[in-house]
Amino acid sequence: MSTPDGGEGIDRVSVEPYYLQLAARIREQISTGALAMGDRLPSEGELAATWNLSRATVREALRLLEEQGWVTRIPRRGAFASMPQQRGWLLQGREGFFEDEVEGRRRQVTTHVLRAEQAPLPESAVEALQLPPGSHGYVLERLRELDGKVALFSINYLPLQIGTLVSRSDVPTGEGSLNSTLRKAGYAVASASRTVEAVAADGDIADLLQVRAGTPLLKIKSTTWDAKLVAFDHHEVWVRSDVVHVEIQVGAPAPVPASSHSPEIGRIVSP
Amino acid sequence: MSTPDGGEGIDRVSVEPYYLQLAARIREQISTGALAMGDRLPSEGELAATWNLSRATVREALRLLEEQGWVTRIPRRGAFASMPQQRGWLLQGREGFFEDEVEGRRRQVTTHVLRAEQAPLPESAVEALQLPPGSHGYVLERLRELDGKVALFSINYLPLQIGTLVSRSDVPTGEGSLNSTLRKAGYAVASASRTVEAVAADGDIADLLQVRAGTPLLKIKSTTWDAKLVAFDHHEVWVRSDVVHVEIQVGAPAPVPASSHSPEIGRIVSP
DNA sequence: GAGTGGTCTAGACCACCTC
DNA sequence: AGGTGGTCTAGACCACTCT
Repeated sequence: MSTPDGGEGIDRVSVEPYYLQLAARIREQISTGALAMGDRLPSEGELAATWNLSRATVREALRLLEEQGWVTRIPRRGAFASMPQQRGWLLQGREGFFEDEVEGRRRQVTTHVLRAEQAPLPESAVEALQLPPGSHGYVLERLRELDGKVALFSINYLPLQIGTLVSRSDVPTGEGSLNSTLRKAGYAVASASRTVEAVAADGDIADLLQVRAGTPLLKIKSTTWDAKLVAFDHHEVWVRSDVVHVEIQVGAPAPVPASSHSPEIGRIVSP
Repeated sequence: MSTPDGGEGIDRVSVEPYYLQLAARIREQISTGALAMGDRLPSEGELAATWNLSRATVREALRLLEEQGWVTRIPRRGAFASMPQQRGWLLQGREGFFEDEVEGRRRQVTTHVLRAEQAPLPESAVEALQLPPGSHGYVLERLRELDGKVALFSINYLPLQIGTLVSRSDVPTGEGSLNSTLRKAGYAVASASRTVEAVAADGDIADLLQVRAGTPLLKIKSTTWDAKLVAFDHHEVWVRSDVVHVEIQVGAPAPVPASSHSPEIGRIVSP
């Protein structure tokens, strides 16, 4: 049958839900430019007719695309193609951000591992990881530099069995990425919750980050869950926001007018 | 008819959509403790039967509650009452501070409008909004309280034409939500970019926020684009993170199964 | 095996926006 | 005035989870 992209229609025997198939088609049209940025998509009714789906299914697809930032929906006006997804994307970042930092831009991340051992977990970590009180776990303390400047100090608390995995990797040497190590072991970030506070650097942290005590720092606490909703990482990070720019994206990656100023915008911070 | 909360059923003549009514009922049951944290809600089918609604409508309500953090939905297992009180301002949400805190949770946001007028824009705003140098715009300065505690100070810079719209709304009185006013006017948030820093409160801001000079504050800068990638808002916010919990969610809303003794869900871990 | 949510259909009515 | 999305109904089938 004839379809807007000249391809086949919805694959009726595939296990892939129709709404996902439709979303993929639309995504494709946006990323290839067939639908230019800002273009209005066909109405829900038209889409339903074109692809031979019910409107509810079309709406499910649009809802997904909106959530992923491919499309903006305005009540009673329609859905509009948004920014084509760029390479960096997912600033909500399921990926390790320092990996991104290193691979994407030419920036150098140096890691000093200050501690990497099995130990009793603090109460906050036990609670976040939903372990029995008094549980032991694996504790990883790292000081990290960005382009030679001290950038942040982090403490990860991991469940024992995961810690064991990590201890046998190249993470403790400071060379490996915790995030990618975990991912390879099957612990993909399904969801995470992070809180951000502004705190004054206390003595120890101030020393580590080479700032005067009392200097404002960003403190980020994060808990990460896998697809089964099992928490597998809890960490706290103290960030010098004068060194690392922390950014949050809503919707599709924002347009960056290639204008002159502030060259570096680091993304965010992660394990 | 008899309902779980002993009240009336869905008001069939109200303009309020059924799914919003249902969501309000469930929210109420959670906040009053009728549904304790971690309790499983009735199944979609049961809810539909109980309230005499179709399942699609029930799902719409559950979707909303999940989005607002009142409920965690787990595929094929059900919806569970969550603990929204502990959640904070979702920095990557499309909702504004006011909507986010007020709708849903029972929190009181008070707004003092300190300034609302047409004025020349600072260079940073002109650049962010991509206006000609020296442009005028609409400047909105607000001090906001959360449950009676001074929470944040914000300055919005809006293009003139949008400012005119806003000036005629109830935003300058401190009663309206800027975010929803803009949305109703067709300026939906397609994408936004926000940076977060930790800064020391300087004299003026410290006074406004009732903290000592030098106190660490979160400073958030944000630019918002519509579907056509035209920037329509630029603002800066100084936040007392001891008053407002600032949170970032990655992926689906995070789970919050109750206490540690919960019937361990799939604590199985992949190899 | 029973229960649950995921997915899907084929309608419908209405308020609101655009033309 | 006509088009659009918001809302709603009353079904259906299926894969997965729980017990």
